[in-house]
This record gives sequence, structure tokens and C-alpha cells, in this order.
Amino acid sequence: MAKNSLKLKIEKYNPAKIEAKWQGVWEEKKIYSPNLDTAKRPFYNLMMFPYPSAEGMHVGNMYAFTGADIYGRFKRMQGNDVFEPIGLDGFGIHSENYAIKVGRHPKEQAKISEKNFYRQLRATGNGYDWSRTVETYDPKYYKWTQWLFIQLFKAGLAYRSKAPVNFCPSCKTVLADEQVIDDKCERCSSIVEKKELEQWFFKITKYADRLLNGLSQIDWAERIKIAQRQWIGRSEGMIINFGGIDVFTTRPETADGATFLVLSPQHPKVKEFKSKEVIDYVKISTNKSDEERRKEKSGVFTGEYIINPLTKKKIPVWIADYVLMGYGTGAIMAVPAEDERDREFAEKYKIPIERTSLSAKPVGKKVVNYHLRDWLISRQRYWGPPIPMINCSKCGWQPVAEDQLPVLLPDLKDWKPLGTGKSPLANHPEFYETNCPKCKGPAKRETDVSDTFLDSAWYFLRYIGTELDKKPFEEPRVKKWLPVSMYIGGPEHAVLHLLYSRFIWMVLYDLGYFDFSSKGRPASGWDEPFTKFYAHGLIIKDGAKMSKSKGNVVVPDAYIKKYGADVLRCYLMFTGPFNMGGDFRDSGIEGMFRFLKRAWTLVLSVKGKDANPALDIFMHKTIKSVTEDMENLNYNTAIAHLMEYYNELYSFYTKHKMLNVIYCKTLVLLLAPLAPHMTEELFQRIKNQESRIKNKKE
RNA sequence: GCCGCGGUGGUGAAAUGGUAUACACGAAGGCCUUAAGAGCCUUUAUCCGCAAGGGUGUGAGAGUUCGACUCUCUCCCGCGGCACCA
Repeated sequence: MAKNSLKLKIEKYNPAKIEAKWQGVWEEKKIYSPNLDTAKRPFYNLMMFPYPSAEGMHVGNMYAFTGADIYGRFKRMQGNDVFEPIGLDGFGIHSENYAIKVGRHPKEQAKISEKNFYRQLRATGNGYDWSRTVETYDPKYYKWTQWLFIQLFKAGLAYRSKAPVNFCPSCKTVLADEQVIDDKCERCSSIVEKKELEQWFFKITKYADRLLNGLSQIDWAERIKIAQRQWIGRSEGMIINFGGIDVFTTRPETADGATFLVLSPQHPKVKEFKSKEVIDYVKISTNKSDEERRKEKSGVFTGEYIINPLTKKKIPVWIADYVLMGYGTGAIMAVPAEDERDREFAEKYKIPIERTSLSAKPVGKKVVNYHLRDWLISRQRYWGPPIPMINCSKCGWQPVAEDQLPVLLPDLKDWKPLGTGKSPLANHPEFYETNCPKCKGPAKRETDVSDTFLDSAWYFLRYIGTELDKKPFEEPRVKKWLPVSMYIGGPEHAVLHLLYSRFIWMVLYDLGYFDFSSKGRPASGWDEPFTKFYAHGLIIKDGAKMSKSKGNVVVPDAYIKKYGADVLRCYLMFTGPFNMGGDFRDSGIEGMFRFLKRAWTLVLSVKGKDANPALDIFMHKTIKSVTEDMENLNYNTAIAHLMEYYNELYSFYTKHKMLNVIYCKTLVLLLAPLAPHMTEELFQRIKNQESRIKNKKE
């Protein structure tokens, strides 16, 4: 058989051998560690760093990291100095919960997870700069997370406040609004309770407008921008005074249809009503869950009437918990003729419904309201950076002196969450007893730790830093490498990490930390850390997100062992568009193995030096379409085009018994970002062969 | 309820308004082999037909167009986000 003659005498494709060899060479020669100070064409290829808490990396993680790495490798081949760092977001509730589950101290577990995760990541063949890894639980790192907290405090952007907050009874800590999904804890899915507690908040609402407006000037997946806009929730309206009570409305033209007024149970004026009915109602509604409140509207009449300034009629004042204190003024004018919720309430309590002219012109003040709330930053847990604040009975809250940072997280035996509304650190006077930085008198440290999302809000700055002890980030490098050229991550962080890190960036910017006025004001785009963000799809298994509890976790290790990382990389990318993700199944992985084996065999078999016009055209078409596909992260079609190109080369070779190696070289180069090890090996062999031929001639 | 994304062979999926199903998986038949594996070749949307050939086909229905998977409208289904935000 002529057609299979080419496989004879060709060394078999042995991914295990090749991959181990090149991973070693790459790391030893530091080819993926660009010089951050002298790089000519800096390209910051950033991928969201992982939570390492689970049983290691699953194929869903690998899909995300590999897809991001392919883009980085593509950019590197185009001549950029690509910086592609990796680290671990290993502080926080998720890691601590895992430590609880396996019954190991979080610090000890972190070491195990770190080792395992980095081993797995190395095996994927991604072009990481392994000399610049960052772990958020490293005291050298969280020293600066604490420093950040202090900068926000000094700028008046961190404050303490008593407010009804989300409390997860299972994680035994408060949560930020962003971490509550359908009334459930983001991490453990327990129903969240409302508790009235004094907590630390970051004033992110002060940045609502900038966070919103910035979205229009950045190149992000539209669905992510929409989610963020929706979360910020800007609405324009008016504040109208109804007999001494300010109400917020977006429909002032309906004010003449207002037949009653409703106060939130938390409204300050409610305290003036002392009837038993009111007191009972406020008590009951405070203890209700959000779900219960939504089920059926309820309220209580205060006994008081006020005058509707538009109709001059007396209208009753009610208290009802369908009005929220956290939005607007905590009081509304109810227009049952126009508003469904008001109508429902009016019908239940037999309040008159009157038509509105839709042209009322009340006297009011124009205002803008946001759905966004301040960021609740404290957590009553152990595994996080202690909030660097000291409470003095004389001087109030004082930040820890910056030269005293970090406030080290002590090694505790009783580190598990208490559920008392306090962190385990609160049981340790040796930790919290200290002196006031101002008056030197006895004082108490804050015992709560900060939210994990503060750790991850600035890690991309840490990657480019040096002198870990002296500064949080390196200023000339910030100018050189930021904003991040390409940020790739999961869509699940649309309103968490991506909002918080933009906020922290803006704060640092305003505080002058990125002030390079000597070099001229940075170009526009500097108000944003990530000018380009690509949201990859998620790999699920049997229709659900991979998790140990569901028993559907697929770990890449066995596949890498059997087929090699190159095959798994290509296979994962070939399943569909990178922004779609999909259900993982391994049918077809053999097919990808076959493709790489064939390509390997062809490249090492061919001989001949004649060009062919038809092949030239095909080659250039392939170069064009693969390049475009790579730029758009359409890896599935890039691979399809490469397979077509291979098929063309193969049939030409079997037909003519010759093929100029230049065509194979193109195949190798185009395939390189996807299958880096195999192509590196082939490229070296082609080069060696070329130089042998050259030497012979000479 | 509002916003977004999607619906194409047995499967994963392609397709600047121009031959629908590229590329692959699976399946069937064949070659090679003592055998197994690997490899190679052919076929593979569907219906009618021995064949040549013909009919039907991109969730449903309408519209724009010489021409629609693609654009517009009205629905249906699935996934994701937001949701008593006044």
C-alpha cells in the first residue's frame, strides 16, 4: 500500500517524553519570564488566578487556563513580550471551608493545595512566568492587602456601620451583597439570614458613576458589561417632600395619583409611632427573611395623615416592608393606579385608588439613585488578613502604623468559625491586646479578617512588583505593563471581582499611586485596569458545574498521562467556541490524538523541495484564517482549518511522493500555540535538518 | 416580570445575505495483520428509487429579498443574570 508507506521508520509520537523534556527546558531557560523593565513590546496576558481549595485542578479550570495561554502564546509568536503570570487566591472562606471538610489546618492545607495545583498547572504546558507566582496567604502579600485597607481608611472610604447585613449560618460570617445569590450563600448555598451588626464597609457607592461610565470605554464581553450595569443600577428620579417626609420616585408625573405614603420599617421616622401595632409590625418584619417578605405584602397604618401637595388631599401614612430602607429615601409615595406593587397593597388594605393625570408637576429635587450598596468587607473568620485597625477607648479607631505591617495571622488551634458573630481571633487576648498607635494607651485590635475579594482586587499589580517588603507594586512597571492587555476569566465574576478590582484601582489612582506626572498624564484608559476582558465559557459535566459533592469532577491528570497535555489542550479547545464552554465528555479525544500523531508523522516524513502554486494558495489561506481565529479566540475553527490544511498536505504527499518541508513548517508554526510541546520538538528537528543540509552543501 | 445568550445530522459543531451540515466524533463496509491493537481506504442529513435522479430539510409561523441558518416581527423551548430598587 503506497498510502501508508510514510509511517514506516518514523519515530512514534511520544507525548510523555516530549512534554517532560520541553517543560524542563522552558523553565530552565526562563523563556516565559520576560524582563519586565526592558521588554520592548509588553503584553500583559492575565488570567484570573484560581481558588486552589478543591481537590486540585479539574478540566474546567484547565479549559480556562489553556484557552488563555493559547492567546498568550499566539501573541508571543507575533513578537510581543508576553508576561503571563499565575498565582493562587488561597486565602478566604472557600479554602477555609475545604480545610474544615478535610480536617486539616488551613495553613497546612494551603501548602498541600499549592504544591498539587502548581504541579498540575505545570503539566498543562502553559507559558507561565514561574519566577513571579503570588499567593494571597503569603504574609508578604497580605501585608499589602492590609496596607490597602489603611489607605482606604485614611481616604475616608472605609467606615464602620451598624446595618442589617447578610449572615450565613453555615459559614458563620457576614457576606457582601454580591455574595448572596437568590437569598443563598454563594459558597455553601445556605439560606442567608439578616442580622443587625456593626461591620466595616468600603464606600464603593462613591464610585458608582465612574464604575458605570467607565464601562462604555472598555472592550469587554457585552454580557459582562450589562450584568455590571444592572448591578450598579442607576436610576434618575426626584425627591419630593410629602408633609415633611422625603420620598424618591422615578415617576414624578404620577404624584397626583398618590393616595398613601409608605415608610420602610427601618425609616427613622418610624420610631415616632409608639402604637402597639406599629411596634409589633416592625419587630415581626425585621425577623422576616427576604423570601418571606416577597411572598405577600404586609403593612401597618400609623394613624397619621399628611397632605398630598398636588391634590391637597389628606392621605394616610403606612409602614410596610416592601419598601426598603437601603434604596432612595426609604419612603415612597404610593400610586396604586400606576404601580402594580402599590395596587396590590392598596387592594389588600382597602386604600382608595385614584387616577393620575400623568402630567403632575411636583416641586422636587432631581436625584440619581443606585442599586449598588457599599462593600461589606469584614468576615468573622480565621483564614484571611486580619483587618489592620485598632480600637482605642480614647482615640477611637486607628490604623495600625504602616511600618508595623503585616499584622500576622497567628497560628491557632481553635481556628474554626464560632458562630457568635465574632472571629476565632476574638478568643485570643495575646492577639488583640495592644496599644493605641496614637496615645499609646491600652487598646484592642480588630479581630475580623477582610473579604477574599480584597485579596484578589489587586493581585495583578503584585505580579509586576519587586522588593516584596518595601512596596506593594513597582511604579515604572505599572506604567509599562498596565492596563492589562488581555484579561481572561469566568463570567461568574461579572459583579464580584471585576467590580471590586476596578474600584480599588480607581481609588489607588485617585490617591496618586499611579501618578507619573513627570512623564505626562497617562493616556486615557488609565482609569480602568482591564481595558480588554474576554469571558470564557464554563465546562460543565452532566449539565452541572463540577463539584465533589455532585461527584462529577473530571481531573485532567489521567488524560494527560494517557494522551499528553497537547492532545488534551487541543481536544478541550475543539469542543466548541471558547466563550461557550459545554458539557464535558471524552468521546473524540482519540480523534485529536490521531490528528497530532498524523501531523507528527507527516512532518517527519516529507521530502522534496518543489513549491506548488495550488498548495501555496491553500497555505496562505490557512495562515489568514487561523490568524483571525486566534485573534478572536475561536480555537475550534482554528483547529478545523489546521486539519483541513493537514488533509491537503497529506493527500498531496501521497499522490506526488514529495512535499516541500516549508508547508509542514507552516503547519507546525500555526499549531504551536495549541500544541506547544509537540510543535517545539518538530520545529527543532526541522531546523536541525535544515542546518545539516546547509552544512553538506558548504 | 425585565435583560442577555442559545435552538442546525446519531453526537460536538461550521457557514462576510449566495452550493446548508466545513472539521471532527460515532457508525457501517473494506484493506492490512497469524491475532489483537494501531494504521489506511470508502460511505454516512432525511425520504422515494436498483440506479440515474427527484422531494424535504437549520425550534414554529409570517415578512423583507432574485436569494435567508444569517436581516425584521410574533410565538415556543433551554441556559444565564437581575428582580418588592419605587
